[in-house]
Amino acid sequence: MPGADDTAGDTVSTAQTGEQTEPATYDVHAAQDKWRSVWDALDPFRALDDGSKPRRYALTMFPYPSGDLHMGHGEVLALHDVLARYWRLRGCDVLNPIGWDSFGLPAENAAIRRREHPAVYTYANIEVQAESLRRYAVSFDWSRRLHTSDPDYYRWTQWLFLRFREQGLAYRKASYVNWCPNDQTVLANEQVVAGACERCGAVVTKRELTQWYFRITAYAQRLLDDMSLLEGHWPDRVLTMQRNWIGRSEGAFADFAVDGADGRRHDPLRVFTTRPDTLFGATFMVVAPESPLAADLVSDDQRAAFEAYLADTQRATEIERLSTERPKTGVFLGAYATNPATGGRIPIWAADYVLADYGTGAIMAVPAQDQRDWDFAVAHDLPIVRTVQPPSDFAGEAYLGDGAAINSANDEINLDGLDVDAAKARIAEWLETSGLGERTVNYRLRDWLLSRQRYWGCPIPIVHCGDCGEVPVPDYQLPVELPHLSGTDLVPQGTSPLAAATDWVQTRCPQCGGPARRDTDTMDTFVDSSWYFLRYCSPNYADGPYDPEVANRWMPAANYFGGAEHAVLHLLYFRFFTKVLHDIGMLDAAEPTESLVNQGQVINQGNRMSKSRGNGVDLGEQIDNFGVDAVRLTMVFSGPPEDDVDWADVSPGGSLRFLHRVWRLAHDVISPVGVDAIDGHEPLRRVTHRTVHDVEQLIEGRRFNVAVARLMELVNATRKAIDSGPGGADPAVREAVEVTAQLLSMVAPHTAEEMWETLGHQPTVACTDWPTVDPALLVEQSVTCVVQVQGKVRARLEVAPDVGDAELERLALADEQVQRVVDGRPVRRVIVRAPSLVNLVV
RNA sequence: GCUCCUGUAGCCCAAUCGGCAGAGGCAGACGGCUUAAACCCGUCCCAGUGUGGGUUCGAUUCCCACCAGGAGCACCA
Repeated sequence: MPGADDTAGDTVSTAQTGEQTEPATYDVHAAQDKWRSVWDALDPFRALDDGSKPRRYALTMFPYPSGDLHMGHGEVLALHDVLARYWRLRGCDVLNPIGWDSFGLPAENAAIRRREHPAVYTYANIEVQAESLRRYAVSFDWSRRLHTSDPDYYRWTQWLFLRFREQGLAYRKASYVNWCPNDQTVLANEQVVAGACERCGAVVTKRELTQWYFRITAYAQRLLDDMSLLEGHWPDRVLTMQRNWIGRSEGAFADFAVDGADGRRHDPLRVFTTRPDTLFGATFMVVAPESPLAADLVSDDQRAAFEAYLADTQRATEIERLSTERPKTGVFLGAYATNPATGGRIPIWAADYVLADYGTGAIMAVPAQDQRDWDFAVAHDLPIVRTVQPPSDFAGEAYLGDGAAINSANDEINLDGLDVDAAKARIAEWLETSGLGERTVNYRLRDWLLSRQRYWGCPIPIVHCGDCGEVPVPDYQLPVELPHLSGTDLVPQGTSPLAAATDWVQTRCPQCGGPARRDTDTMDTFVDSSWYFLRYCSPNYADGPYDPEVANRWMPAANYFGGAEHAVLHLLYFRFFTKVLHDIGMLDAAEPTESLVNQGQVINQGNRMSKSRGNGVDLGEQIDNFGVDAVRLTMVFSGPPEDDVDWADVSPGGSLRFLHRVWRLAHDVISPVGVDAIDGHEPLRRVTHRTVHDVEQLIEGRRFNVAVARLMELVNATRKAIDSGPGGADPAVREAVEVTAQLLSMVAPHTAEEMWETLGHQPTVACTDWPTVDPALLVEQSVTCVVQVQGKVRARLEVAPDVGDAELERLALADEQVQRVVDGRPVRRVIVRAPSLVNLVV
């Protein structure tokens, strides 16, 4: 492990100073054990929810139970706990819950390997992580602990699914879906990254399956609009990613009459376009090969060619299909449409550069104004007609810019000469009045595919009956519990392992009582994590997923800590759930969290930690070596929360030395408890009060690293006061050290408790009140004014903070050094920024 | 290819509104403490802010271009 060798000298000393009268060293590990049991006994972190204090909900993304906690957990938990503890010191009733996202594939795969039930691995890991979390001293309210794989929890996931279904927000449809051949299950669009499975990296293929979806598209506009509530409180990066993902685009539908060459009648072919102004330039049409439109339109003599092309398309991987370098392939369908603007007869092709599930699955191809269509036209020798005049020096192919419309007139409408925006408006109006189309808004966002063909997830509470069809399991029968399957029962077969549990699958139809089959898919685990923050509010509530009255007292969460990798996954889904629950009257909040912080990653030597690089750092080992407080301090102090921490660049050994230094301050205080600081050494008091004031501002701004630096300054000033100032008996020293213990408790809780006790107080420092700042001590008595000549500093003046501009100018001009530099030249201009600066221009 | 973010001391990072470039830490040097070493204490060293322009009395901060690193998007009609 890099870093351990050169810092071995800093490792924690064990208690070996028995014969000494005074403890010379601070035994970090003994302090950890001691305070853990005190906190367990006092239970100071339980949310009261009694209205005695203002409520604050501190939320952090709950862990998935894979092995023990790692360095990444160490970072996010340290940061998150600073806020939770800060709010507690500020007098808030803090809800700081913990739970586990405990359904999911890794446990299932482990169960297959180990020939056991996934619950064994899952709950064993949870215990390991719970123990580590307690050791790490995160100020969680353990009484609210939950696991999404508990029947008591997933009962309500099922209940919510049924409410969504009642609202028309959960439905089943057949479609071409993303299939991960490795995990043997379908995936939502959000879980496919660059054509590969977001979880395992396998190249995703397409399958036609009937699956359950959540109608998140119905909330596309709301998800966009409500970003105004998050602006400035959520990272721009996340909002940008969500905006891109939702992909709103404004345009129009246009209907093209289809000319049934083979004598069949066809409905008009409807297309979505963002450039209705280019309608006159539409020289052919393209439909997605997988779209039912293609199979419907194809003529008998082209059918064989089309089917061969469709088969080719489906062989191609997502990655190949997404490549823009790929030549534009396609096949003529033997059908023609009529361009509604020109009346021209244009051919209809099928080509895989058109997507079946975006827009209508068909486009009007305008090669002159769209490069993709241009490429296709060139490849297949189709006509190109410019309808926007490119600039005279335009050297490209398709012209996408603004310009005057040309070749765009018929008996009813004339766009020629209009710029793009004006032409769009004019033609949209014409389409609408002539019944050929309408203005519309289209989104890139697709519905959320939630079925999964795996075992260790929440069963979908639906029964399929031969007579009644899809029947919801009645609420009183929930939960639909998982059948007990383990080991080889779980080997993926392409269908859910639940299908093989015949006793479980066979059931009675809740409606007609006849024989029926249970739905054998489980839900995407992102469903489980879309509402866990609400269950925390009333974890034992038995009449619903949560008590709305209680949830409304806490929600929205004041802050959410978690990784940016969930920008268009969890963070989109849980906004969606929140909005649906809001709409059905179960929640007042429109957004789940007021603010969001994406912590950086913990890396090592410039790289992500990985087994293959051999640069892994183990959180447990770091804690063994340096102690919990030093590791937490290192995480918090390393830099801004959103920046990566390179473990090779930081110094847990240095953090531990700092903690020793702070700890000794408490032993050097020799004034009695309760002594009035008012008569104490004023310069130190000024530092103390300034520090409290600044730390408050800094924590509010999530600038934890700078807050720690301020605290270090206070510690340095206090040391100096003890050793070479007024000495340890001065009341100001006690004040400074008490404040230090309080502020330190946010980051290094054990050390802070040790100090608090040494200072003669009862535990726990975590529950004390934020120190009151005396504003008089913040006012500077004098400030240094810089006098510049030509922008260069030439003199410094000690002046009163409230000095006037005129007075300051007079003082500056009178300064001997300034006069020497000015050297009799006329002063052309004087800029005065009282009280800190005067600049003379000569 | 397009968009956004970030470049400050050997290293990690600070620097309200444009106003003295350094708060804090790491590493390093020297001194004190020590039988000695470590711990500890003290003192010191170290950059003109990626590069080039512009605006300004004054630029790390604002604007433009470029370089480097990171992130996001990339057949969505």
